[in-house]
Amino acid sequence: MLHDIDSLSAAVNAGDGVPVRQRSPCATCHLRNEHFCGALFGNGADAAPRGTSRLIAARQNIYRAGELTDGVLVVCDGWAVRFVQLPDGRRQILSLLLPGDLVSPTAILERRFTFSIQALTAVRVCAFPPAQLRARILRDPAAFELWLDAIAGALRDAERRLVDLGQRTAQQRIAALIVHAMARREERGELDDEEFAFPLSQQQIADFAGLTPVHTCRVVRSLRNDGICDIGRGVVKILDRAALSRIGSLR
Amino acid sequence: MLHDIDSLSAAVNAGDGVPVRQRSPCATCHLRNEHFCGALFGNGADAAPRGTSRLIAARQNIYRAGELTDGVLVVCDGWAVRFVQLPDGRRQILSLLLPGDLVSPTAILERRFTFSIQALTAVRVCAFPPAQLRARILRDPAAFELWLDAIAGALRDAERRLVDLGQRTAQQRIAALIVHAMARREERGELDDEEFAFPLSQQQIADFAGLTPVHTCRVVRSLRNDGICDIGRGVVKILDRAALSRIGSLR
DNA sequence: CGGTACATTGAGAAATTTCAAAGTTGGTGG
DNA sequence: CCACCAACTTTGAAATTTCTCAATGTACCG
Repeated sequence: MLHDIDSLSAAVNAGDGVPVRQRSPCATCHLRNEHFCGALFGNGADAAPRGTSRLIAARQNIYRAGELTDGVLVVCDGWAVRFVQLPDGRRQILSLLLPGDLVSPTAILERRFTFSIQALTAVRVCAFPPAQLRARILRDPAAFELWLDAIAGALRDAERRLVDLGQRTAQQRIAALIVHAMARREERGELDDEEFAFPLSQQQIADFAGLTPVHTCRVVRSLRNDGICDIGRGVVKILDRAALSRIGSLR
Repeated sequence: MLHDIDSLSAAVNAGDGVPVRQRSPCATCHLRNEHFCGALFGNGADAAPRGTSRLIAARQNIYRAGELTDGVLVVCDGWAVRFVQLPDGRRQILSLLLPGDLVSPTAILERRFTFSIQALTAVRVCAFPPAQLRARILRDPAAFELWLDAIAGALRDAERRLVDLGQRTAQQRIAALIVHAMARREERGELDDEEFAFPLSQQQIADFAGLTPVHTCRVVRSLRNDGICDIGRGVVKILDRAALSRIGSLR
């Protein structure tokens, strides 16, 4: 995955910061048989919705709160975050978006959101026309089921996070973030290594966990000093998997 | 609404703590023309799902995490909370449930949840068979739309709460709870009084806002001393509406 | 009348934030 | 290859918020 991101970076840089648009590259997409891209959008079905893909450089906004979306977005490659920006400039990250993630399952209902989306690495996203998707969901019970699952999953996830923020300490919340990234990584069958890419800055970890970057720094250091995990330089090394999941796993 | 709850209490007490079951009282339900109960379940449609209603006394559990639900639940009368219980006994309240609220729009998918539900006052809930609802949603695009709206609303709400817990102070979160209760009250067209029923104990306010009951007590007192609002004895008096909504309103 | 749950208070400890400054890192252009 | 810049990380010290523990006060119910 790391080299995927690297080659994406090159592509984006060649485009010189301007989003590069491309007509439905789904035919060759490595995700086409997984997640939504396989089950919902494609695989030779007669009227499979067709998407338009965009490349976004790291740190660029993929979507700004309040604007009109260009469709139902799926992250094809790279990492992004979905966040709310408060009037005083602070941010709360609502969720991490990894390859294969549907950005918002409510996008077939609304085309404006109160959250924004920012690329952490170079990112490729694919946009599908809401109307087509909606039609497909109404026509095809399997697609309907899949969509319900997606929404239910998003809701479960948001409520898990809510408990996390309401009841758990800074250390537990940061550990939970690492555990979550680890779990996502495993479920996509990537090499279960002791070290993997984790492109969040401390500021971003802070925004995720509802903390100050300074305090985040201290907690990250304590996790390192206690031999639990070493977060930094775009990667995380798992030092004590048992201790980490004891601290971080929700419930 | 207060006297509604009082008469409900009497009914529940007559039943002596044992949940009282009743076959589909929707025909005479005062909610039948509003919310889900009107648009989704009823109003003379040929195959409108039929519910079974239950009465629950204050402080009793309506549903316990992990058990099988007896259907898709709607709160008909009274106040309840949906909460997660942690292994160490602490609780996080996920949402307030008021009359007309669908308990969980994902209930047509799953029959077990990780949250529990407790009655704050005497409560009447109505349970509808998931399969019938699901069929209706697939058959009737208006019902489908309505259901999507419900889920999207739940998701928006959860994410608003997430930002609240992640970014705001104890005072702001408690004020937000009052503002929310006030808004719900207004949207159901109840008398826009300076004082209204608010049957949460300080412990429950604490569980909602992710705080300690002791700290909650101090914040509640400060809100009273600062002439903003007076929470207690099952009611809240709004003392300075402008200040309250300045402190409490999200974003 | 007693009991149970709920609310309040005080004092001290712990967690987290704030402010401010200094150290690191990686990328860019000369 | 070096210098520089910008973003990110680390550190210290003090303030603030929130929690913990423990005791006391209060209201309602049977």
